[in-house]
Amino acid sequence: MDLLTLESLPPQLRQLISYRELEPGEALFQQGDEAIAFFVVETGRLRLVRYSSDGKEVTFQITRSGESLAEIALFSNNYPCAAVAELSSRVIVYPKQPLLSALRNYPDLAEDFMAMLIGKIHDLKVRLELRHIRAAHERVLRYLRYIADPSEQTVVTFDRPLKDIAADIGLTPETLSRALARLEREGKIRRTRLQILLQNSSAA
Amino acid sequence: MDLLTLESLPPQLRQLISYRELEPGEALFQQGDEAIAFFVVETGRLRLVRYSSDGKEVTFQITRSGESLAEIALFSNNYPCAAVAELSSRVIVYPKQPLLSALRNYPDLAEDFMAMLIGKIHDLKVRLELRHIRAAHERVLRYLRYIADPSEQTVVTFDRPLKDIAADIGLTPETLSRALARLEREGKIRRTRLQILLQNSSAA
DNA sequence: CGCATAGTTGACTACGCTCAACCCTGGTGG
DNA sequence: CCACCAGGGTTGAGCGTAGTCAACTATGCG
Repeated sequence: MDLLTLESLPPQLRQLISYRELEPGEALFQQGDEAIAFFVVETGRLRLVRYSSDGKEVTFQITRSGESLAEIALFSNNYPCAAVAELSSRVIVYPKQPLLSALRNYPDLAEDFMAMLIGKIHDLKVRLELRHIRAAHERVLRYLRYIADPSEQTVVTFDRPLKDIAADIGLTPETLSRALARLEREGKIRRTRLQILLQNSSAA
Repeated sequence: MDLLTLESLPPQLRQLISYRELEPGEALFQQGDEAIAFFVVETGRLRLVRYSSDGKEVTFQITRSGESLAEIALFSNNYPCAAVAELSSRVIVYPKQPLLSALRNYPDLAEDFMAMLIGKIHDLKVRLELRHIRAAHERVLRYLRYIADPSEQTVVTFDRPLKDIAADIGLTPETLSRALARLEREGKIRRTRLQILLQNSSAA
């Protein structure tokens, strides 16, 4: 959903981008490193972690394929967190200065970029809104409706383990499992192997 | 932090912006309204609420003076939520189409705008990260350190009721109160009337 | 001098987390 | 072809902690 569409990428910039392959556990950059590029994950998954003053590490964000990371690098001198590959990953590297000037010179690119940023803001807001719902089963139901909504479908198909979904919405796998079971008991959803069918969900 | 600096606003656009005064409780726009403008709160405070299919209302975001709202309007046809003034407020209205063309034509403006969006993303990420901390007192401590950090200060002064702070970080006022009391008992903070002093917080 | 609102404290409840056991599936190798 | 194994998923029992409801205090304002 927050893909940087490369269609509008001007040829000059296209020559400047490069790729980087990462092994699991390998770092793309460290907290405090000079910010020299902006990235988009092509395949794999990266974890952004922040080391706080007391040395504890906090996961800032998980970035999956198609998503961007370190946008802040464009207007900041250093990375505020470290990025580490969780799986073998391949990321597209957009060098900071060339990207900035491309954004200045190619309004189409800038517009796509802004649209992407705004989509990301919306997505973050939705995820934050989700966290306000205490009851696990209601949170899950709203989440399901949210991801079903754009597609106008009432069927949700997961492409990753439920435990990942659980982490995404701030629940443990056990609680998610119980919530889904409860929703099914209450007739709100129906489950087949990998899919979830929303019932009577007069979607907004 | 996510102010749209108006310095770079070209004269043509400057003529097109207007202002709107809102009484407490008055709506700036309703959910589903055609998206015709993007806004910045000059004074006051607005609440963005979303009405879900089951009629329950969910606060999407609180927008305070200096902050922008409804960026999504620029690339979307309708507002996904309603905006209601909590206090007497004055908002700057940037009509959508003129702003879009200004962003295309004035790279400085576009750059400022992008920087603002990226700052907003960062802020949202931080707030989401906060929610992952279960223990109330630890969440509060991290929150305090976060808002103290930029100013290099170890003193935090609140300009709004604690109950608002509590809602912001996803706690009830009672729990926040207890968390602050506990932090004080443990010597992590010191409280005066309106200020909180962080102790030994070797700030990052 | 009340009144409204914010903040604090207490008692109780509820629900999500933790730990643990168990089931089920898919893959591997004998 | 079956035995085994690993991982995800489910289910159960118990605990901890944030929410809820309520009472009380403090503050600011008419």
